[in-house]
Amino acid sequence: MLSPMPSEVSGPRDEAELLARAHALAGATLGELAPRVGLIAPPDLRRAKGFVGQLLERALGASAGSQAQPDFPTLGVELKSLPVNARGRPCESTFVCHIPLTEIGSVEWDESRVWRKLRRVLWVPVEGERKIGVPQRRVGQALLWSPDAEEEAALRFDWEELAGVIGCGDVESLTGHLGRYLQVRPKAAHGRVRRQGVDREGASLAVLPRGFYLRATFTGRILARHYVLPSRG
DNA sequence: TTGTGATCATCT
DNA sequence: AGATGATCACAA
Repeated sequence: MLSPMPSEVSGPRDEAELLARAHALAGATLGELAPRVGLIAPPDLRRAKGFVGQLLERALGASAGSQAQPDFPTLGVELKSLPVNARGRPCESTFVCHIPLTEIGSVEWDESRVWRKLRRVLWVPVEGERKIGVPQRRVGQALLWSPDAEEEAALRFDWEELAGVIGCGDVESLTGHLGRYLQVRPKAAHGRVRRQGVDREGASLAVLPRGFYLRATFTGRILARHYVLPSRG
């Protein structure tokens, strides 16, 4: 028999195994992990923005590909890497999913893409400051998380407001300013990309694709609640 | 082409 | 400095 390729890792059977695998990565650098899964750590992320996420997917045995499903379909768990600074605070917002512009007005929160993705997430903090070379960046302790009642209510409130604006045909008036924890921002290869949307009269029109993102204030609160983080000063 | 993985780069 | 809008790579 052929031995498995280094990049092939069978998926975890349950949450406990997934969490154990994730904890085993804590403290390792990206430069150490990359060759284990058949990757090479780039000098910077300008041309490899998804590198850290891809590396963790492989290292943890997530299903490859770009399907609109959780990374661990049988477990219903979504994997998210989270770039953090020296104080353990997120450096960036977190992309959640594309927005189905022509449908979202008729979707309920409970069946929304946002809720399906965020109901169970494995957060993996990774050093994200640009002054640290990518190969030298270390993986932190993973957190298997579900939103508590307060967090879910807040996300649902934002989602319903944002989905409502889109459903009314006002997607082009939306900016990243709206939404306390969840926001809508462009999500495209470049600014000339267009996809089908709906205007205020219900007619079809071509608009810049959008995605839902979690603000860093939200993910920062999650980390702060579950970890002891260094304080400033 | 669309959705996945995100960070970059600029403006306030 | 922090946040918004713009952008990059890859898979199916």
